[in-house]
Amino acid sequence: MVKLDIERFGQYEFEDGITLKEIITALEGEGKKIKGAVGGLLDNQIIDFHTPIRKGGKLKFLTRKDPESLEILRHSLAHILAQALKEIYGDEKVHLGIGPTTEHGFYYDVEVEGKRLTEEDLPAVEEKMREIIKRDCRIEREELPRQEALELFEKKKEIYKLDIIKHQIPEGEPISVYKQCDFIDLCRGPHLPSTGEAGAFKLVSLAGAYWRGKEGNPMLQRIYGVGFWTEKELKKYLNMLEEAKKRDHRKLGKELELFTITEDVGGGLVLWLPKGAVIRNEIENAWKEEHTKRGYQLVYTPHVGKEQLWKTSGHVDFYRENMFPEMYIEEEGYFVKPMNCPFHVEIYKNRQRSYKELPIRLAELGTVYRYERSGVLHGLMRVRGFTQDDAHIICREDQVEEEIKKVLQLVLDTLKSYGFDQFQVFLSTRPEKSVGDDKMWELATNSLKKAIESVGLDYEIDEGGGAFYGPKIDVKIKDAIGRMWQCSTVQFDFNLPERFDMYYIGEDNQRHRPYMIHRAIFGSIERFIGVLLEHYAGLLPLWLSPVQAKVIPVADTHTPYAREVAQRLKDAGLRVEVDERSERMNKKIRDAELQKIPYMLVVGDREKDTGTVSVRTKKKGNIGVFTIDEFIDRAKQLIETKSTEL
RNA sequence: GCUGGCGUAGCUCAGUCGGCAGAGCAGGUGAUUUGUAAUCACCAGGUCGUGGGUUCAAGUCCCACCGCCAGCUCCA
Repeated sequence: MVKLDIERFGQYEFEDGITLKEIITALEGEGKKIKGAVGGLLDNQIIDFHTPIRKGGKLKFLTRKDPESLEILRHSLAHILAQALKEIYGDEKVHLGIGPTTEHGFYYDVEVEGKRLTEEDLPAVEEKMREIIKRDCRIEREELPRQEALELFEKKKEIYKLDIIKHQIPEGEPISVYKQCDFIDLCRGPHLPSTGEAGAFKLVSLAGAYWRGKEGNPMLQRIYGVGFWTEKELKKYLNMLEEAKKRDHRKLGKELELFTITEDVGGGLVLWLPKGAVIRNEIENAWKEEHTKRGYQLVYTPHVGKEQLWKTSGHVDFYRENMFPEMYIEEEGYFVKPMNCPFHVEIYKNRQRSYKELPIRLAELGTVYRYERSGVLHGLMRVRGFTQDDAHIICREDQVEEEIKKVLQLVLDTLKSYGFDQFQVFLSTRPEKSVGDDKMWELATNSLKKAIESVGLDYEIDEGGGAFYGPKIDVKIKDAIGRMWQCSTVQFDFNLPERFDMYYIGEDNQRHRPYMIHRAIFGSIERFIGVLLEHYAGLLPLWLSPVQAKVIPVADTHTPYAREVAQRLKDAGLRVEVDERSERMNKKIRDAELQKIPYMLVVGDREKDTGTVSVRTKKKGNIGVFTIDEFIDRAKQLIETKSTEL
């Protein structure tokens, strides 16, 4: 018998090996209503209607509304894809590899004998898949004895499935196959009750993949698909992809001349062009100002340091594969820094510290270099040289809680000022292997928890997901098209204070080990600007816009007045350009629009005679005539408040 | 790093079966003097990613390398 604690229905006992489907029948027999279930969650594991339940636990029915149910849908879509291929190219010609789910869909690795699939083949496969869905094949699960399974797949010439059975499924473990119409596949599940319940999908791409991902093994073809319950959700996702393409920061960076990454300099190394540098400068200035206000002390540290320093910190032993290789000067080894922490520790240790001067908060926009494998580099998002908005807080035990709260408040205030107001917070706790004693971990983890609760945010706990040297909070932000980006991190470090023997002299005239907190708000300035560009689709808030206003003379004769206007605005601290080209006004407006310049100030005879400007904004079009001072006041006010309005 | 796709003018891209390297935009010059998203004409711009090979002939076919893009993997 298995004991189940069923959500909404209470405690039940069933025969060993009962399936979800039978449970539903039983419950409905008692007059209970279970609407729209497509699967279940047994102790957080997704199960389908077919799988025998052999151990008790907490059971919850999954409907299409539960995100976990997509797993079932997508798994079945992968099977439908496999079935379609078999029906098109012949049962014995198609050799199936594996067909798992992905974040938004699924894929199946296959080999079609005597045929190399191309993108052009995909529509026909999709068509066949739709037909199979329409056929509404009942999906059934069966468990086979090992020998029988081997014979079955031998007969079907499923060489890869045989490989899985022989090498991946231990003797004695049940071997399950799923059947739908004439199609039968080795699979662990979970699956839908029938193919007719499969939702909306699209095959999106084709790539090669070695069997088991190992070079030297035969190469299969991997067909990727995306899948959702409804046509609407699928469309939404595809639209999001379209939209994301349009706002791709790499494209915007090129079009707006913000930054460039060239082969000559090297992959993952960013050159900031003048306009991009303006954005970065504004962000850095605001950052410095805010940190100074909140009691941080700004420091600068070098880009390289001696080998011994990185040995003491542990980087040479634990982080070396991410570091640029060592270099030698006068027979002494040096490393380019992958992190700023050891330098900040040295700054702390510059002299003996008293308990009276804690907390010490050291902040730096420190550029670090890390070796990232070439395949992972991606515009500004993943680079080899980037600037951390780094700070280390060194404090006493009795200050920990207050400090963490302050950090989190600063994180939220800052992110909100850039227009982000939806967050996901993760608290990662102690992993198996770790340093530091229980008391420290408990105090640190609790203060992180309390801080999140004090700012009123929801959070998820990643049990055991902390670094070996301390627990942490990660904050992700949601952008305008719903994507989440990891930015901020607040991390305890019980390791470095020990390794560097950091201490302060307490009231008792004894040495004490301080707590050290490592934190960043943006994480990486480069990446954050990438996120900003995609969030705003290139139309940045006024205070960050490289060119805030373009003065557009209607004809050449108005150029002197346009220059005069520009000078007045420059004197007021605005970033202005005059379009002096001998082009038609319409062309100048178009170009300013394409450059995503927030304000276009059209000046002709009327404006010249009255000392005004005709204001056109990127968002709202022509908003009327302003005197120069009126315009300056408006712009300055919006800049001051970091407004996203124009 | 792995797999697939792609590298042609500053940018976006065309280039058929192997047969004289093209267009639009950007740039330069000149004309035009314009009222809220593209005025016209002319000019210049190329080691077709790099290196080999096949061929009478290679942007095109083959091999190797480099780079970019997508996915995977990785991300104490």
